[in-house]
This record gives sequence, C-alpha cells and structure tokens, in this order.
Amino acid sequence: MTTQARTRAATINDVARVAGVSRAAVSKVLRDAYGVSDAMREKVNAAIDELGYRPRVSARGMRGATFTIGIELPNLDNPFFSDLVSGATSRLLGEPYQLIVAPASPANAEGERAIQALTDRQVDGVIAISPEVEQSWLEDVAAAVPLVMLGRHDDTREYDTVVGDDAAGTRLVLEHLLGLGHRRIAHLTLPESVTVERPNTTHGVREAAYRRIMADAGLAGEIRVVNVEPDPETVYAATRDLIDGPDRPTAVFAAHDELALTVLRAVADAGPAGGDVSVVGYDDTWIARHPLISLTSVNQSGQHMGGRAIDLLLDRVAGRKHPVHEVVAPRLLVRESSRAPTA
Amino acid sequence: MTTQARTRAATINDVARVAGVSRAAVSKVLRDAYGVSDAMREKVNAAIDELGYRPRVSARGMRGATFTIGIELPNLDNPFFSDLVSGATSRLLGEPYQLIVAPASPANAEGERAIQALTDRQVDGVIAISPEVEQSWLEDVAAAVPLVMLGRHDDTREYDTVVGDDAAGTRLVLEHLLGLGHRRIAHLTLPESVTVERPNTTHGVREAAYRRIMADAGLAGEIRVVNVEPDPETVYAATRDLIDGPDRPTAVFAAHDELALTVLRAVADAGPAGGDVSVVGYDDTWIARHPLISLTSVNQSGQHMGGRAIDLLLDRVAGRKHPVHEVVAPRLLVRESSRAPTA
DNA sequence: CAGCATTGTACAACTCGCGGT
DNA sequence: CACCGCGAGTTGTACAATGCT
Repeated sequence: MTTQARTRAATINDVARVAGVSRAAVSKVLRDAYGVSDAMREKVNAAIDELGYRPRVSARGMRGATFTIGIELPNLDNPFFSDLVSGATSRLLGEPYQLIVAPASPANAEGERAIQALTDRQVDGVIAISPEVEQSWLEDVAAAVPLVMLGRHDDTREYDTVVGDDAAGTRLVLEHLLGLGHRRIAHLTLPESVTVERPNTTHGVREAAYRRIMADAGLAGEIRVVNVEPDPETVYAATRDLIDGPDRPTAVFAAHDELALTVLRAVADAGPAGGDVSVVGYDDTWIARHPLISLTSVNQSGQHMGGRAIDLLLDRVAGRKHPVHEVVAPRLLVRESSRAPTA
Repeated sequence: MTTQARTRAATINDVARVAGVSRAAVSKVLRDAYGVSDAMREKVNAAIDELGYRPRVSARGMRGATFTIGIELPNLDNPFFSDLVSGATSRLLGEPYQLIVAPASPANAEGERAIQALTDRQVDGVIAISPEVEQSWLEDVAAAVPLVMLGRHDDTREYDTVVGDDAAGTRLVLEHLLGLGHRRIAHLTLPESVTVERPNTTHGVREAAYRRIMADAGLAGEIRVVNVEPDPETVYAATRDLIDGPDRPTAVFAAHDELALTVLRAVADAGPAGGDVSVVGYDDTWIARHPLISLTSVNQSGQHMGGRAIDLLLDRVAGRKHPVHEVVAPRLLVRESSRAPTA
C-alpha cells in the first residue's frame, strides 16, 4: 500500500499465511461459502486488508465464475445504446457482477468477433445487439454461456430476447402521420442486409410494418423505402436526394433517432426551398427531447430494456433453461418535428 | 460446430491430440512463437478449425498476457467519451488487442472501483478518465499495469497523460466572447470537488483559467462560477436561476457540451423573457455541429486523443518506462449560439 | 557438433469435493 | 455437527531438455 515498488501483488497464499489458515479457508471467506466461523472470517479479512489483496479474476475463471457480464454493442455513438447500458448498470448495483462493454469494430459483421471476445474472456453472461448474426450461431454461443439478445424477434431454443413491439410502434408513427393528413411518407432505414434480409430484427419488422400499414391505408403507390448505410454523410446525401427530387415526401419516418437527426439536419440545411417536411424518429433518446430538436419519436425505454436484459440473464445464470421473450410496449411522443402538411 | 449439446468446449489438449503433437507445440503456433515448421503449423491449424477451438483468455492470463486493454469512463452519456472510444477502437484495428469498456457506476467516486475491476481482470493496459481519484493511488496502479490517464495535467512518475490544452482553450473561448462585447460571462462547471479541489484536472484548469483571464481583462467583479452536479435537472435549475436572477449574464461558458446543451435548453425554455444569452461549450461533439443546435465549442478531437492514448499504452506495453505527457491543441468553432450581446 | 524442431514439465492462482477433527 | 484443510483439477505459457538431421 504505502511501500512503493512492491515485489509482487499478494495472492491467496499470502493471505492464508498471514492469517494463519489454509488457502481453502480464505477462498471460502471470499466466496461467502458455507462453513466459516466468525473468528476465521475476521482473521482472514484482517489479512486481506493488511495485504491489500484482490483475487485474480483469471484464476477464478479457471474453475469458478468470473463475476463479469459482457455487453456487445455495435457502437457507442447511438445514445439509445447508452440508455441500455445505463439501465443495465443500475440494475446491477448491489449484485456482485461487473459489467464490461465490448464495442464492435466500425466494420460491419464485427458483432461476432466482439461476442466471441467476451466468451473467450469467460464472462458469466452475454447481452448483445447483433442484427447481422445468424440465429444458428447464436444458439451455439448460448449453449455455452447465458445469452440475452436485444432487438431480435427470434423464436429461440437457448437464448432470451428483449425487444420493443416494433410493429405496434410503427403503427403509432404512421397513424399519427396519416391522421395529420400526410400521404407521401417515406421510410429511411438501414441497409437491406438488416431489414428485408433479416425480417426478425427491429428494423426488419419496422420496414415490413411500414409497407403493410401504408398498403392497408390504400397508399401502396406511395411506399418509398430508402435503405442506407448509417454513416452521417450517406444519410445526409440520401435525404437531400429525397427532398430535392421529384415527388418530395411530406414526412420522413426514420428508423431511429440518430438517423432522424441527420434527416433534420438535411431538412434544416435545405431551408424553405426544401419545403415543409415532418420527421419522426424512434427510441426517444434524450436529444429528441431537447427543445431545439423537438423530435417526435417512439419511446421504448432503453433503460428499462437494459434492466430487463440483466434480470433475464441473472435468471439464466441461476439456472433457468427455457427461453423467455420479453416485449416492451412503445409510446409515441409527439413533438414539433411532426405537423400537418402545408401543401 | 454442427453437433449440438457438445459435451465440453475443446482445450489445447484436444487440439494437441487431434493434431498428434504436443501441447507446447500448439501453444507455439497460437502465439506465433519461434521454432515451428510449416507442416506443424498446418496440422495444428487444421485441428483448431476442426474442433472450433478458442484459447481461454483466463488461462492465458495466469502466465502471459490477456491481449485485452480496458478503458474506464465515468459514463457513456457524454458523446465526447464515445469519440474517445471510437478513436481508440480504430487505432487498435490490426493489433491483437481487444478493447473493453468499464463504465463507472452513476455514483461518484466509483472510478476507482471500475479501474480496479479492470486490473482484477488482468488487462494488459488501462486507459481511464477519473478526475476524482488521487494521484498517489494511480501511481500504485501504474506500478502494476501500464496506465494512460485522460484529462489530467498531473506531473507523474509512472503513468502517461493525454490532455487538451485547457488553459489555451479557455482563452480562445473568453477572447471570443470578450471580443464580441460580452462582460457578464458566467462559467458553469462541475462541482468544486473536481475543479478547485483538483486543480490538475481539465475542469480545474478551465475554471482557474476563466478566473485569471476575467481578472486580467479587468472583470474580476464579474466572475461568476456555478458549480453543479452534472445531472440534467440540477444543471437546468441552476441555469434558470442564473437567467431569472438579477445581473443576468449575457454569456455562459459551459465546461463541456453536455452541460451546454442543458443550458441551451433552459435558455430556449425561458424564451424571449430570458433575454439574449450566448452559450459556448467544450469538446465540439457531433451534436454541437447540428444546425438546430449550432453550438460554439472548443474542439480537441476526442478521436485523436483516444488514438494517442492507445499509442502511448502500446509503447508502455512494449517496455517504455518514463512518463510521456501529450497535450492536444484546441480550436474554437464559432457557431450561432454565440453572438454580440444585444443590451 | 552445430542448429533446428519438438516435447516434457514446472508453474500461475484460484475452487471445490471429501475426509478429518 | 460445525468447522477446517488436503489435494486434485482447471487451461494455458515458457523454459529447459531432448531428439533429429
């Protein structure tokens, strides 16, 4: 502690020696296991404090648990993901588990690598968002470690899911816009590799629901889906194409808030010449609520979803085997970014 | 792989048996160590593929490295932190290291716990942002594992630092505002526990520079520092107090963009009655550039800082002993949130 | 007898079942 | 019976030692 350049960090053996007990006894105290007297516990704890001892998680992981749960995220830029993490973190207060986040590399399809990095590190459970990964691969992962997936509507054998009711959320958005009198409503979303090719993902369900509801409203001819890579430049350019092109939509339903913000930016930059375009997002992130942004959005409480994911994971760690699929009800928050069309 | 309900995951022993070689040989090809023939490498890799073998990082950690570098962050809500992580992630492409993020719990002074969680997990290096932690404690940590701290101007013995030139950045802000004709310029920042009590932190330096520059400009009487906990409600209330109270400032210099956004919110909510208040932030996060926000801010490139932190850490892993202190030059981005005072 | 490739084996730090007082 | 300790087991690393041209 006070001495510098300590030779080596203390191990369980050092603690045992100082406390005058066996290594196994120290282990029991550490794990709060059955069969330790108060006197023993006190002696051991005193030695632990004296040496500043901390158990190596690596060594623990060889036989027991690592008391670590890992969460894989596509990136940290989307504030919805921060909500998830913050919900998970606060649900974990008081539990002996430490949360670690593994951001997938910017490249696509890096989700697998990040999930594997977590399992390689012997985490006790994994939470992940990976629309691009095959279900069969996830089932294999789940056979080895408790797994909860976010944002997938899969019918699974081995893992749990927490997901918003994306069809209902999309209905809320479209009924709102249709009710305002909009007809030319475009849907801006992620590439087809995570929508039409992955009909069980959030964005797959949202796109399908958009198409269905538009058709049901007799607006099949107005269906317009723009699939783009989610980097700002591409989204911006795609939106400008939409605004500056023929048959400009009067409303854009963006698949999530981060996209919606870029749409708002393009609309703002286009100025009055761009016409009056309503914009709706999804996730109701904190920035949507900002009065200067005031973005109409669908709330599905990322905090709550993150917390529930932890609940399900801890259930699984405790032994549950059958899959649970939790669906979170969406709410529409109407703000200034959506209004009746002027034309 | 294809078979389900595999009994147990493959170990290095299984690989050795299938390949018909010794365990040591397998270890060598895994580590790319000296002294393996091409034939050996091929046999082993074939066995690895066949078994779907992946080395346990826990076991590796017992003797060698974990190929993991950990980054501790106070939270994931501040987009500047996302920039840091994204800079670190892309700098790490091609390196054999995996980045994991440990968010500190919302409670204050949880930074120590999160850093310890990383060292307990035997990471090969740590990057951290922890203004509240004692330097002596960090020196102890750094004696055991390579450490790079962000946002601290410490004169260190064992760890490196990457930090913006906060005095220069503050000067850019104040010269800009003074040049516009502002006199009543308030500074909204974090609690004194991380400013006046920690003069080596970013926010400590910014506050001190604010006081000095104001005084040098003959405005000692106008110095007004508001120290608040950074949760939105508190910041909002403090800003309203400022706006609605006597001697309303004509400009507010917020210590970082996340705070500045809440200030903008309070100003927007106050409406014309709140008067014309210029707002300046710090970090130039992506949201500051949004045309609906258009926040004047100081850029110190989080991406660059995150990348440099990785560079320094890898240097240290490779053996460097003496401390390096890297200072990043700031740039002021003037946008619509700051303008000449009307009164 | 160099100069390789390859293997044997001593660790590393903890957990846990079982046997002993 | 309540407590405690022995010792094997966990998976990989790395160095010394062996075997082979």
